Amino acid sequence: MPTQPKLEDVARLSGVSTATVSRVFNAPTLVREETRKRVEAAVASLGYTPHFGGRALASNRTWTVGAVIPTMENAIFARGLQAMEETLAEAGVTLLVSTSNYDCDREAAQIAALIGRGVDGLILIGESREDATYELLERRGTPYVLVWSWRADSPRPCVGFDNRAAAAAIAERVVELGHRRIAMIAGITDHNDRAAARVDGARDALTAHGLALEPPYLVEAKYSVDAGAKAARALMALDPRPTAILCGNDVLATGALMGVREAGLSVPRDVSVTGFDDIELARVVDPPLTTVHVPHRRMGAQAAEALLAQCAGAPGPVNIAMEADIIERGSLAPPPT
Amino acid sequence: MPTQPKLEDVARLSGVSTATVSRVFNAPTLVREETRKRVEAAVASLGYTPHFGGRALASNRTWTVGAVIPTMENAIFARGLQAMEETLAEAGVTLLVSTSNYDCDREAAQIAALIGRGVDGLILIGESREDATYELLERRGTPYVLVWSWRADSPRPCVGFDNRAAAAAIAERVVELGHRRIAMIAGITDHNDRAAARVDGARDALTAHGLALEPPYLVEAKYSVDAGAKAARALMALDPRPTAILCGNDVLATGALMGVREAGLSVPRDVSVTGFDDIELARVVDPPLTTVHVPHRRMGAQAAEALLAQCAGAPGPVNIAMEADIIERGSLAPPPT
DNA sequence: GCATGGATTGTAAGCGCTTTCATTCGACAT
DNA sequence: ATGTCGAATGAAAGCGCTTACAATCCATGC
Repeated sequence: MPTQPKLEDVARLSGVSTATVSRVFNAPTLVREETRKRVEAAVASLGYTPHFGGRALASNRTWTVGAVIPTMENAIFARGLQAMEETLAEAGVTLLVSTSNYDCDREAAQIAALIGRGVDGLILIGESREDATYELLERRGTPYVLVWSWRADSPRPCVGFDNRAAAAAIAERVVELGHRRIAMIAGITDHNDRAAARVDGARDALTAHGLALEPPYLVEAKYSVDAGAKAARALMALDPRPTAILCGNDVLATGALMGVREAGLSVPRDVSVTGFDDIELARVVDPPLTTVHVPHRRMGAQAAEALLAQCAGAPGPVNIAMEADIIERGSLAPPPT
Repeated sequence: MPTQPKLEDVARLSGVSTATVSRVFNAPTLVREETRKRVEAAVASLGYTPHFGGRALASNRTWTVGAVIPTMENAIFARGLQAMEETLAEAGVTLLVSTSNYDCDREAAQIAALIGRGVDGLILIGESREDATYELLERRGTPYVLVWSWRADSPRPCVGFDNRAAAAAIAERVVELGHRRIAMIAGITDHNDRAAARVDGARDALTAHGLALEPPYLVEAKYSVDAGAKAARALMALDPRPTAILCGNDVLATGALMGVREAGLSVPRDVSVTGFDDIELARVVDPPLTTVHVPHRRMGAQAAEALLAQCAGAPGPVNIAMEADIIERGSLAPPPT
């Protein structure tokens, strides 16, 4: 097995020093064109690729950023991650992916592991996590960006949207159509600021109209179609029955659609259902979901760009808000008369 | 900013040499228990973590494996990737993710980049790619595993299932129900052995019954609901109209469902539709899809394990077949009489 | 003709960790 | 006591690359 060529081999073949070869890679403008050409030819003929470890050791950079997301099986994260990966790849940076499965301790462990691997920066989902974790980040001076959550006054770098306001907006729309008995199937809010903000937002809107949002009309369900269906069946058994169900995300809303149907009722004639996220599923189910469109891809790309800027030492805080608009489709209509 | 402690600091604090500290991490059995305890205490009190680059340089291992998939936005890859990540994480290995967007050249570039980063192993999707790429892999001695594709006589390590046989099985089932005019909306087969094998399998089954599968009854469509719908509309305009549409995957099948409906026809009364993959979507659309269940998670986990074994120097070829069974749901029925 | 200064290039000192080889330490047999 | 041998440890040589600093080259200006 022919051993890999090293920088030194390239240097010898092209008749320059290792320093020059290194510069061809890292600061080409410092090298005279003719010399550069010669080095590049040697690189090509040897099939040389820089050794990652040596590079990382000497430069103390890894050209790697880490992302810790709850799970890739959730389409919104998959999509965002995809956009991040593309953006980072353009800058020659690769993505190290870890998943926490919505478990705080596991997230903390993953973050520590990624830092240990010397990632140049970190992308994290949402802002609710232990202070100790943030301290670790600060102590090591590792740049990071929080995605999906956003608050105007967030003390941390974030790229996201106002979950609370968006949830309030869609709830407002439901009230506007004349609904008065409104239920909500929320995602699990524990340790999940996005899910919690969506509940708060919905409650904001209802309260403003003198309506309440409390159990049993407010239930939490795990992120799955079946959990959504089960929750909807329970809501349909309530007396009085709600005429609209706000859902914390499109997956739950899809389940709600099925649950309502199983209860022998029709959407939107008897009961309206709304989603959140606008994943592909929302367009495809019957009736298609009225939901909140979240620009997952753009958000991921922006977050990656912001992180890259931070790594490059860009000054100033990052606080980028994306908008999230309501998409009206067939699952929302006025209540039955 | 306090600089990170290094091996030497730990050594000094615990009164041993750097070699011993290193051994505590890499070969603890060589160190006397008492010494080990002392070193571990020093590590803890200093909050030491090994420097990744130094380690990679000296040991020539990175504890990292790479995966190049077409896109994370395809649920089947997201799911498989998730399983891989979990399996690798258990072994202390992290996953470097790249996407090719179904582009061969880009895939080759990503593979080269990952190898350059010194990944210990590589997970690749399918088997159709340039010989040069395989040569690169062999030359560098980088272990790899191909996933999603499988052939009994594959000369390369693979973990997958027999796409051709599975496609033949579901087509056979369609014929068995009495269909004679059978169309197929396939995925793009160029550079995609899975999509091509599914077409071949379907044709195998039809041919065995004296039926043909050719344009315009055989069309290819990009991986999207809309493309599936468009293809289905075109199929519905054909004379004679097919009574069944085999689809290369569930996303296309979902589109087909919409396309058929838009043509004013009903599934499965007028036209039957079958999918492939059994992603969540398949259960959720109306009618739910009869499809081929592929164990994406198990497959991903198996692939990761196989790769880990290869990296650890396990001998012998890898050739693991998963089964893929037909799941009967409402979208397939006998043809109209 | 010679000092000046920017543009290029070379020299060599690490970056933090692993690992080979040699050394030291003990326990045990002689 | 002395010699032997395995276990435990230390010394030091890199691993491949970056980069501060020094050296060299060459066009300019006086």
